[in-house]
Formats: sequence, C-alpha cells, structure tokens
Amino acid sequence: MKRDEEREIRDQKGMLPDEEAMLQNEEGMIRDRNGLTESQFLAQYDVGDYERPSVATDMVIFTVMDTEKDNYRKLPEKALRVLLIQRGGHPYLGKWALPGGFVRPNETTEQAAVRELREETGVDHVYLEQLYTFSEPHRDPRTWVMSCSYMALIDSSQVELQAGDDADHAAWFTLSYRLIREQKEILESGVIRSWHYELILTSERDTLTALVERKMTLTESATHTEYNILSNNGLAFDHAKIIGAAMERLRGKVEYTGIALHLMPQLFTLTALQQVYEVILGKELLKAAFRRKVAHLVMESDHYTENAGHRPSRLYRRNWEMMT
Amino acid sequence: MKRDEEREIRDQKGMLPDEEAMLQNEEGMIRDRNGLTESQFLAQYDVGDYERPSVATDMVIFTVMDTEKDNYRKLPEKALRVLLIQRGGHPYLGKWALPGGFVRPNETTEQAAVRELREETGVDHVYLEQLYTFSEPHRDPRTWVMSCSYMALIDSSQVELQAGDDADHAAWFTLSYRLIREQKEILESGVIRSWHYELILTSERDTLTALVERKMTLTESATHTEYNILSNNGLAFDHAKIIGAAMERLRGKVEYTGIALHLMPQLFTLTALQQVYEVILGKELLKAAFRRKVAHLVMESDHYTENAGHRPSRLYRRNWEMMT
DNA sequence: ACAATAGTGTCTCTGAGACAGTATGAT
DNA sequence: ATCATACTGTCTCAGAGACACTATTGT
Repeated sequence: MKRDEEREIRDQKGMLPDEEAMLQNEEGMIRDRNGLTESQFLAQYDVGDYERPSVATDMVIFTVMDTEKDNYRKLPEKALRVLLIQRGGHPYLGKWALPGGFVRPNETTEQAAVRELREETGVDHVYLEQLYTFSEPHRDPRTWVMSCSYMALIDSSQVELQAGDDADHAAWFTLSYRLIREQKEILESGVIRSWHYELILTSERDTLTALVERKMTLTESATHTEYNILSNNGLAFDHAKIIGAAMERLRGKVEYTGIALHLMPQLFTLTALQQVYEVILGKELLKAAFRRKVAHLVMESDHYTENAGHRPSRLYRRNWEMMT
Repeated sequence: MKRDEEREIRDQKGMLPDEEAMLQNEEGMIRDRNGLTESQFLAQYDVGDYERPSVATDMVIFTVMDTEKDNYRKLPEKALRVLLIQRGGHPYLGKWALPGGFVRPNETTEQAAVRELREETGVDHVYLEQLYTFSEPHRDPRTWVMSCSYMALIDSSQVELQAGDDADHAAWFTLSYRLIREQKEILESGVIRSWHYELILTSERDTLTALVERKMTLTESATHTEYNILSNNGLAFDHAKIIGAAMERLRGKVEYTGIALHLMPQLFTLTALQQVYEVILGKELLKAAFRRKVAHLVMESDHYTENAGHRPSRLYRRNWEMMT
C-alpha cells in the first residue's frame, strides 16, 4: 500500500523526464521511461489500494420568508432561513444537519449538490455557489469524510410551493448570526485577531445555538485563518462552521454584487429588497441611499402592490444584464 | 457495494427519528432504531467498499520578481511568477503542472498543501488560501481524482534564498492573464455572459499558452457559472483553469484587502508595492491616489534605498494590525 | 546640469450617509 | 383625517481620479 502511494505521488509531482525516454514520435505518442505511450500507460494503470476519503457535499440552502404581521397595515418583517434535517441515525442521532450526501462516481460535487437539492426541496434551477472544502480528518466520527460545501439561494415563492410536501424530518430554521466579540491580541511576533459569532437557529419546535470563532494569526511572513466551534447545541458534525462560512460569503457578496436578487420572486418591491439586504447584513440601511445603489440591478414594471393599507408600491423585476 | 452506499446516504441525510428508539438515558447514550448507543454504533461501523475518489491538492504559488533593468538609473520592472513542475511520467508526460500531491489520511487538505509547498520550495510560513475544489470525474485520465486547490503567496526575498537548490524539473514562469474578449448574448429566456482570458506563461526555456473561458448563464431563477479550457498548449490536466481561478481571486482581493503585502519583503518602497499592485491588476495606477489608499496598510521605517541613481526612497514595512 | 524617481497639494467628480419633505391608498 | 408606507430632493462628507508641482539623489 505504501508502495502504491509513493508511486502515485511521484507521478503527480512529475520527475525530470529522461531525455532519451521522451522520443516524441507523433502527437500523443511520447514514451515514458518504461517505453510506454500514454494510452499504454493508462491501460496498465492500477488504481492502487491506499486509503481514500469519502467526499460529501453539504448545502446551506437559504431563503427569505415573511414573518406574520402584527398589524393589518404594517409590513411583515423578513427572516433569513436555512433548511436543516434531523438525523435519524448515529452519529449525532437526533441532532440537526445540513442536507447533503456522498458524491458518486461520474458526477461532480456540484452535480451531487444539485441532486441533493432537488431530492430535498424539489427545487431545480437555483443559484448555487461552492463555498469551501472541509477536510479535518475526524470531522465525521465514522470514517474519513471530506465535505465540499455549497450555498444555494432560493426565491421565497418557489419555497412556498413545495413546503410541507417533504417529510417532517426537514425543517426551515430562522437564522441569526451575530458578531458578539472582536479581539486583537498583539504578541511580540505578530497579531492574533479573533471574532466570535453567535449562531442561533429557531424553528417552530427547536432552538439550536452555536458559538463559532474565526481566528486569524498574522506574523512576519506567516498568515493563517481558522474556524473553531466553541460551543454547539443541537447541530451535527461541524455544520456550525459551514453555516458560518456561508453567512460570511453571503454578507460579503451582498455588498458588492446583486446576489440578493436570487432570493427575490419575479416581482418585488424595493422595500422588500431592502429588507432582504437588511436581514442578511444584520443592520438597517437608509432608504434613499439604498434605492440609488440598487437602481441599476432592477427594472421597473407597471405593476403595483394592492390592498396594503397604505400607498401602493411599484413592483420591480431583476435586471440580469447588470449583474456581474 | 450498492447496499453500503445506500446505507451511508441514509445515515448522512438522517431519517425521522423513531420516537421510542430515542430513549435518552444519559448524555451520549441515545439509542438508534437498532438499540445501539453512539459508541456501540461506531464500534460496529463498517466503512464499506463503494467507490471513493482520490483527493489531491494543487497549489498556485505566486511570487513577484524583478526583471533586469534596461538602464542603470531606471527602476526594474516587476513580474508575477508561478512555480510549475515538468511531469516526468504519464499522463501529460513532459507537460508542466502545478505542484501538488495526494492528501494523506490524518491530514487536512491544507496540511497537504503546506507539506507540498515545503517539499517543493523549502518555504514554510506563507500566506495560504483555499481556492476551489475541482471535481470533474475525468479531469485526471488515470482515475477519479478531485483537486482541492490552494493559492500561496511568497515574498520575493524568501524565493531568492532557495532558488536553484531544487531540481531542474521545477521552474518559475512569468504569468500574463489578460481579458481578450467579453461577450453578452441575450436569449429570450435569459443572458449568457462570457469572458475569454489568455494565459501566457514564460520561463527561460518554455512558453505555455492557454485560453480559458468563464461563462455565466443567467436565466429566470437559474444561475450557473462554469470555466472551460478552450485551448491549451503545454499545461497538464485542468491546471489552466486553476491558474485562472487563482488569478481572479488574487485580483479580486488586491482591490479591497492588503493581500499583496504578502508578496513584499520586510522592507519595501511604496513604488515597489505599487508595481506589485499594477502587475497583479494588469493596469497602471495613479501614484498619489495609490499612496493614500495603502497608507494605513504600511508603517514608515527610518531606512531609505541607496545608490539608486536618483532620489532615495523611504522604506516601509507591513502594518499587520490594519489588515483584515 | 540632467535624468529619473520620490513625494505632495489640490481640484473635481462620484457615491454614500443623513435627513427632511412630499405623495398616496385603505380605513 | 389619519396611519403607514412610498418615494424624492438636497446637503454634506469621504474617497478616487487627474494632474501639476516640488524635492532629492548619482552621474
């Protein structure tokens, strides 16, 4: 086994090609030091039996939903939600996990994510973005499993359609991700910065909490960033980290791209869009400035909201041409 | 084999926990539907023999080097360089590949990258960032290999030290990555945008070229981005894509972080820093505006350049505290 | 003196922040 | 008329772009 692994690694790195071995007869007919052409080499190639990891995809599926309105004429508030699935087997039995599954041969991690998304939500064409690959050897207590994580954004109207048709083991959780501590420690050799985020997930029946740390070590010529789960109540595996990574990606991109439009239905008001921005960023924005900023991302429609208990609002649609 | 895979996937997704099976005696003593506690489950857990991919890391190691100066008093220009390794075995015998290797059990992909970096360059503490995981099933003709790619930034003075101590099969290539076509195609159902980048890598002996396309499909509720290699002359595997992804990450981050400082030695002039920005972004910047912009990322030192054939320049050092 | 780079001052333009003011439909 | 939201106008401030100007060395 060790022998195979070594050979693999040598092949991958590549050694100095032996000049006489590199007789290039025709295109694709170069021979290696054993006198084999590429097709001959591949025909005799043995995969070897050294250890390989399992690779899974885990998905953070975001959507935005209205909360109930207090007052017949007040606008409903928006909440950011993620889909979680309660585990029915060990490990982490009874805990909540991100939807995901193993990548199969002859598919990409992205195809696995699309497949999983369809199985779990019935939704098909959505915004999907690869986040990060988590590879701590013991992140899954069963065996060596890496997770290539994805973020999906679903427009809220699509969600209404399929809500409830899936089993009870899946539930939408309202998400709050808040910076609760920021620290800067100055050593003689460098700086350590850390941020603590409190993650709270609430469904109708459960509340899950976790504390995630982002830690950055900056020294002369070395720089390292790591995520740690400081406490975790109800989430399976390292999924608190993955949700944290997704929130940071989402927040980062909201500011300088039109990514939030993927969370909107076909027609929406600018106030609704602003609420989505606010719920993602976790802060209030000024109306006038917001409208100027998103003006080029949307197109006016001729439709208006009705029966709102106050002045009707113009409805807009996404302007894809302006999205990068 | 199929049976094992199914079980795996069921475990990962989690099924609705059977209420009576969830007798929670003590913390960690929950029993599953077979009456097993978590530790009992893990003790009897069988990994199964369904197919798993190999996982490798590939690294884009960037550094900046001076080119020769034309004139005794002119400043040398900077060039962005990446390290490539000539393959000594099939597949892609004789082609140039990114340094990389397989991830071993009990290490993370990042640790594999660090190990590989040290083996290949002797450098140890550097800026390292995960880029993207490439998983097209046939990206490696031998077998199913995913690549978790990383970008490393090495300060040019560290590189001078070890240059040449490694074998001839490794070489630094000057990199040029240029947008040569931008296209917007409007369909009735959406928009397809594409960007063609020309990648040129030159070493003292070789010139490699590739044409990489970034293609974004935006339709009502669906959004998809993909990279394609349109032509490729001299690079192994899908490494042209990986280099493209690295360049885009680097360019993106240069604009709003201090990432470029990782490419600088301990003491440097602001003009040198500006040249690094320019060579990464591929465009000229205005001096006054640039100096205002980076002012908070650097600290003055009391040292100056000497024997320059013109007015000496103040040397600065990195101000880590201001880097996010 | 001259070549070449180092470094500064300042005008303009743009875009975000702030806030006040006007508009409009449902009850 | 009132409530609640829709929408606009405009002042200010900060930062980027543009460009001109002064400063300082080695040869």
